[in-house]
Amino acid sequence: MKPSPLITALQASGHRITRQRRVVLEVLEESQEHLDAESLYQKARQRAPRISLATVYRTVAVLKQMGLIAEYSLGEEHGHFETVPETPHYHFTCIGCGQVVEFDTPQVAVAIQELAEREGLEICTVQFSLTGYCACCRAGRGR
Amino acid sequence: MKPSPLITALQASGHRITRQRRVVLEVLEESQEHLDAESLYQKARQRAPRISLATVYRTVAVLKQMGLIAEYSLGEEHGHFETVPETPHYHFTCIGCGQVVEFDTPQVAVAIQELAEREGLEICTVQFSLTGYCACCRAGRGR
DNA sequence: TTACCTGCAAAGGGTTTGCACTTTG
DNA sequence: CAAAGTGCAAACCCTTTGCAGGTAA
Repeated sequence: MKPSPLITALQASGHRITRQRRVVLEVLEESQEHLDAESLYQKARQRAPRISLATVYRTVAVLKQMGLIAEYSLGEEHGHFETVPETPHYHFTCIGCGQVVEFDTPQVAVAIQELAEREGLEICTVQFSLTGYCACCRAGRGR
Repeated sequence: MKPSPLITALQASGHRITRQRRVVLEVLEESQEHLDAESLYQKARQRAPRISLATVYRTVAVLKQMGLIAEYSLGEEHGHFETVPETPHYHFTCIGCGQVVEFDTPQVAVAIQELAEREGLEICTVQFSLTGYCACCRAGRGR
């Protein structure tokens, strides 16, 4: 059983490794999608049937606080989670078909950097997401 | 009684002008801050004591849909409203003292524009907000 | 007059919490 | 064994909604 990076980090920071946490971390690491608490819970309970939604929330809270995962509010909805990527990126959610497009704009990172320096700010979180219609949906038909 | 731009727009779009709506619009127009529903409600009830929170929500929903005001989720919190500014701008919220700093970064607008063209997207909403510590709070003391 | 709007209170959804029990280290 | 973590259900917060009565046009 290879120790995943998240597990290792959790452990190193003095948190106990429980079956439930292990499962939540596995789901997060394996998933390429942006999961909300409910989906995370559904996927997790396939491996740990007695896990509760509360535990999922408590686990993501710990991970978020440690900076291991990020929470996004895609579109106008409730929170979605994702393991922190090497390259920061942002999200576009299509109102028509619901697909999420990830994109990276170095310019944004630069802009943030400059702003921070100019105003003397220390930036902790960046929330940047777009909504609208993707090329397919603009063309007049769903997906 | 000069007709405010918001009132005029509301009226023009076929909505009735009620005392409650007039008051909510006035508060929004006079305020330079980013008000959440509750503050809006508190300020509105000083002029229309019997107004309800539900009416405030219904009013901002109409205005939002018409594009007259914008809703932001500053930091991680609940929604805040602001009349739509001529110049688009974004927000930085200080975790230490709670102050909100508005800033404009043309680069961001440009980045969005380029992204939209490259991917064929039609952008409807842009959510861009930062949190962190302002210069004062970084210095070690509140505000 | 009659849609549209309102206040009220109850419902709704996502998230958090209190508590007794379980488990990790 | 003590402290940290869990499940459950109830509580919470913000927002929306159903309905009966009010009001702008």
